Amino acid sequence: MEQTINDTLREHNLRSTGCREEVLQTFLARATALSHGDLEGDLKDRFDRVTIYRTLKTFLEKGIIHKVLDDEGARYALCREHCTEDDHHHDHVHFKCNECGQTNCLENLHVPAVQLPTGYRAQETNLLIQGLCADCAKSLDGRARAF
Amino acid sequence: MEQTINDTLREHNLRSTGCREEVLQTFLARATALSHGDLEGDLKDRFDRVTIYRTLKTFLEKGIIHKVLDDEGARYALCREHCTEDDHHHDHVHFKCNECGQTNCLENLHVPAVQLPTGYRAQETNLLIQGLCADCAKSLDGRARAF
DNA sequence: AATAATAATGCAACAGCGTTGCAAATGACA
DNA sequence: TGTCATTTGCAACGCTGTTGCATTATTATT
Repeated sequence: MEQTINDTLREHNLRSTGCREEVLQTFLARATALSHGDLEGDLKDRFDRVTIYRTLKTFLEKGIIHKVLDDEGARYALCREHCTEDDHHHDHVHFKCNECGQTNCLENLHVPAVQLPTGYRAQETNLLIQGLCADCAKSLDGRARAF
Repeated sequence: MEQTINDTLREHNLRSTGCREEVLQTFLARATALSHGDLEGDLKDRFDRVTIYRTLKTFLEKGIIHKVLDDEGARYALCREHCTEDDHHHDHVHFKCNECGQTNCLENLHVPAVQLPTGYRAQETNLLIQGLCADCAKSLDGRARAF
C-alpha cells in the first residue's frame, strides 16, 4: 500500500513527501469525495493548511484527483481512470446524499449526451444528482415504519 | 416594468424595498446567471454587501431565483417557471462559456433521466455543461481563419 | 556517502465570501 | 398618522483560498 502510494506519486512525476502520501492515503481510505476541510480535519496537526491546498492543486493538475462540483463549495475525488496532466477525462455522474452529506462518484454511470443549441460546443460536463443514497433511503424507511 | 417588479415581489409575499427592486431589475436586465459579486459591482454604492446577500437568500427561499452550480462559486438565475417557497422545480441545463465566462440557463433543454443504482433516490439534478457559446465559438473560428 | 540543484513546506499576511447581532430606518396597514 | 413587524447598515467575525519568502527536504549526481 505504502508502495502503491509512492508509485502513484512517481508515475505523475511528483516527489514523495509526507503530506502528499497522507493526502493520497486519506483519499484511498475514505473512498468518497473530500473537501479541503475534510482533509484539514485529519491532517492539520501534521501539516499546514497551505500545504494541503497546494497538494490538492498539484494533484488536480497532475490528474490524480478531479474536482467534484457540489452545491456548497469544492470537493475532490480520485481519478479512477488513468488521467494525466493533459488528459483529464471524467464524464461520470456525481451523487450527493442529502442525508449523510457524502458525495460520491458513480463511476459506471456516465453523463448522457445532450443536444446543445446550434453553434454551442461542449468541452466539459458535470452532472450532480442530489437525493438519498441507498443506505440512508433504507434507514429512513425503517424509521418511518416505526411510527 | 416597474410595475412587474413590484408585482413579483408582492406575489411572493415580500415588501418592496429599494434593494429588492434593483436586484430583481438587474436579473431581468442582464438575463444571465449572476454572482453576488456581479450584483455588488452594480449596486454597492447604493446598498450594503450584507443587504445584497440577504436579498439573494430571501429570493432563493421564496422561489424567485435558483442556484446555479458553477465551477467557481455560486451563481443565481431567475426562475422562469413559477416557483414558490415549497416548490422549486428546475431540471434544465446550465451552460457556462469558458471564453466569455457567462453562465446561462438553457431553459428548453432538460436533463435526461439517469438510471441510478438500486436503492438510490433522486431529489434534485444539476447539469452544468462548460464549453463555448455560439457567439464565442463563431468569433474564435473567425480569428483562427485569419492566420 | 556527500553534495548541489530543485522542489516542497511552513509561516505570515492578505483578499474575498458569507454570516451574525444589534441599533436605526423603513414599509405595510389599520 | 402612528404602530408594528420587517428590512437595512454597520461592525465584527470565521472560513476559504492565495501569495511571497525564508527554510527545509527530496532527488539526482558525483
